[in-house]
Amino acid sequence: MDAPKTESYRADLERFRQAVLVLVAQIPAGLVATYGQLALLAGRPRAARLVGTILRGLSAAEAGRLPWYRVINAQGSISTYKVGSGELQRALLESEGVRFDAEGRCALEQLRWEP
DNA sequence: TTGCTGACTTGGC
DNA sequence: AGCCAAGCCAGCA
Repeated sequence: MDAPKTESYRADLERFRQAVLVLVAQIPAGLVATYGQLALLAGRPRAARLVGTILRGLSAAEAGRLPWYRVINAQGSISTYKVGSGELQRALLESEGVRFDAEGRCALEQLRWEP
């Protein structure tokens, strides 16, 4: 077949990115969502990693106006320690009332945002 | 182009 | 609980 990186391919990817950002913007303070959940809501059930990639690439302006820190992994813990913002993310969530146990996990069952 | 990496998830030991 | 392997889909060297 033809090369994969076509115009429609990139346009599709951009739409997905925008959809994810819109969803993140809708997460209420004090609640959280998982990467896989956002991927599903944005129309790509298997694109959890892509959601992480998108959030990692947020511009400073976007990071400043979006509650990116309300997005965590399916285990209820923070996945950003590898990139250095883990402490910040946890502090921001705790300031909204999200509590973490000794293993660094929160009560995902109770705190999960459901649109 | 190929191959490896990753802000993921799930399932098996 | 913790670790490992697979599946996954883009980005990047």
